[in-house]
Amino acid sequence: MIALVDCNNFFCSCERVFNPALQGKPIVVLSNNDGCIISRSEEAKALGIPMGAPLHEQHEVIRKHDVQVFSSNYTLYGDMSARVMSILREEVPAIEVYSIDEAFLRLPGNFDEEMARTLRAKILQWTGIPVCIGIGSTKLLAKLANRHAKKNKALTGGVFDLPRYWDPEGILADTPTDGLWGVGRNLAARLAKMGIRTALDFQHADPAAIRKSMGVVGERMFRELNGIACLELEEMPPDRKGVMASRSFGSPVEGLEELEEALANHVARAGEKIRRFGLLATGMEVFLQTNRFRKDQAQYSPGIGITLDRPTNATAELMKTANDLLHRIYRPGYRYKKTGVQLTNLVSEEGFQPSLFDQAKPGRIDVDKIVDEINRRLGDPKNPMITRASQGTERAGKGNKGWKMKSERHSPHYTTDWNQLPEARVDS
DNA sequence: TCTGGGGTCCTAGGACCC
DNA sequence: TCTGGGGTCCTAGGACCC
Repeated sequence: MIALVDCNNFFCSCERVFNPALQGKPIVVLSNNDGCIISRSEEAKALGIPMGAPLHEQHEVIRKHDVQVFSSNYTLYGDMSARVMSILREEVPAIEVYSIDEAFLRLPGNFDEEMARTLRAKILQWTGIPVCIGIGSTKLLAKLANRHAKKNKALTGGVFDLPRYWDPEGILADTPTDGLWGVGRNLAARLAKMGIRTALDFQHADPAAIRKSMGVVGERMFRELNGIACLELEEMPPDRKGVMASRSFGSPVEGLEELEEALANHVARAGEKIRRFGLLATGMEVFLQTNRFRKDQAQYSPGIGITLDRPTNATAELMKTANDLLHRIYRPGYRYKKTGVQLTNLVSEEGFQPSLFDQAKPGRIDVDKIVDEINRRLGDPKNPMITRASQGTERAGKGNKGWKMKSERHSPHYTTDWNQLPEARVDS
């Protein structure tokens, strides 16, 4: 069994922990730049303030009902999140931190609804954050159970155990397809065309038809919905693939210099981030965007991506490249609303040993150096275990631009990463 | 006039290889 | 007018999530 623990109105709840006077009052938290409402307390939801609403559209309601408005404070939220997660970690054998306010738990066999309620109370008592817990046999069903727990909080008390409920099909029938994890507006529309409107319809649909119209994603959901687990619990967060930094301008920008300045800022932030993770970027993308909401104005949203000359996380180097890219896509005469940079194809800094492939002639690696290293590792230089090796030729396939780590995988016997030299192979 | 900022995965199609 | 059959890799774009 899997449980999904989800913090209620997380950002608002965090603000309340540090200001209890806000209890029972309508509050909202804003996106970066204070543009949109991204978290609402129950009271704010009751006032009809929609998720993601532009702040300027809600001024009326906010004034009228004295809604308290907060800029977001991610440092605070990150800290509160860590507290919640550490409690969860001590309660169950395995947890996957899915987002800042959600975690999947692998439940021990004896875990029942009562224990879930106890856990919920504990989190509330220790952190001040209310959560909902949904239990299901797969991640998708746990999500669905959680949704039900949250939607019917008065009835469920914030905990819902789908498999042990007397009428699970009734719950599925009450869940529209776009309430399913992974089904958004577009897929819901596609499903509706096939006559599939609820989770129950989906569960009983023809898998071949699902596969045809929604690909493997749809088929996975179909199986998960039928209790066949396709989505593993990911205890270790996978390596980050890219890091982006972007911002909207308060008012549109036309000049190159202002864009350069903004971009330099973004590059600095992105660079900082990858250094913190111990990563190097091997690629970069820079983009510009005009105001997409202004249909009356000329639109131009260019982007350009390149492979870097060498992996780096040095700000100066990144900035030079970013600036170069900016100049390539910049056109005067537009009112730019947003710009950003993405550092792509990140590789680990630690153990990143470019020397062999980079120093050696293209298509060739330095076997002597490998032999030396092996003998050094084996510990007796006077009596080397290995004196020679047959020359290995790296297949210099297309796309091998010197630094692309991928192509090295073709030749595992001659890996350049000492830590990955297989010991058994050394002996032979 | 204002209307976020991050991410991931999948697919189709083109370039290129043998 | 006909003009193969396999692959791989990369990119753009779409869809989704929080």
